[in-house]
Amino acid sequence: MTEERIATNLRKGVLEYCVLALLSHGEKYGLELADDLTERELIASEGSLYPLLARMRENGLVEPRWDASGTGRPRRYYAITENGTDQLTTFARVWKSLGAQVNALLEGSR
Amino acid sequence: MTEERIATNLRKGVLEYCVLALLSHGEKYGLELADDLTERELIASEGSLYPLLARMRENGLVEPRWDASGTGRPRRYYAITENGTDQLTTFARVWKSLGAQVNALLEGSR
DNA sequence: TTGCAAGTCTTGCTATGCAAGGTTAGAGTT
DNA sequence: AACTCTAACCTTGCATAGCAAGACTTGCAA
Repeated sequence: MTEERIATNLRKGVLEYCVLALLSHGEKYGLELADDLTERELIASEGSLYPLLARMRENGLVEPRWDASGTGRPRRYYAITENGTDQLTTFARVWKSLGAQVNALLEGSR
Repeated sequence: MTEERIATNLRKGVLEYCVLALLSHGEKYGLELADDLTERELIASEGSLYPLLARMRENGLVEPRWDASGTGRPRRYYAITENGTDQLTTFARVWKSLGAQVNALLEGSR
């Protein structure tokens, strides 16, 4: 599938900030994030998400917390940090700028 | 620079199709493409472009041609192929879809 | 002939998405 | 108790692609 290959490459570097955007509305746990991102076709499997969450934790963008209060096995909830919020703002600016450049090219305004 | 890192990752998978879009308006040679893309902040150096052009040639997306008619050292002009045009169309569709998803997230419509 | 600039290309590195699968814990069934 | 099922978390190994740095080649001009 050439279309899948295109999408895979486009997702690189976007995923991290989609997670931040989701978390900016409130805590979520791993599988919950994975399901949400899968629905939006922003990831292909959890295999991308968990390593990403680990990196983001190391970089201080998110703060995890175990919660065993409910039924079933404990969940690890992630919250966005102040640092994460800043990065999200920066990303939004870069994304907007690059998106404009690409759209200009695609629309043929040479 | 965190902003540069963000941009670098966003460019992955976009650059190839920006080249196709540029070539869809007519032949260009390597440095000409590099200068154009640099102006649009779509690459950071030729180091990304030449390996990319080689891949695209192997995949039949572009067709190179040496031209020594002018002054200065010979240039290698690249033209888009029919295959390349098709891929550009596919990319435009995927880009539009993914862009919409990311924008929805950034604009907070949970 | 020396130097410079335009042009093409290579090497080594790093980051990151992904497929596949392993691990752990709770809950129901026999 | 033993078994199975499922949710949830995480790891391993790989392929891709941008990039910094610089090598190599060619023509031109002082």
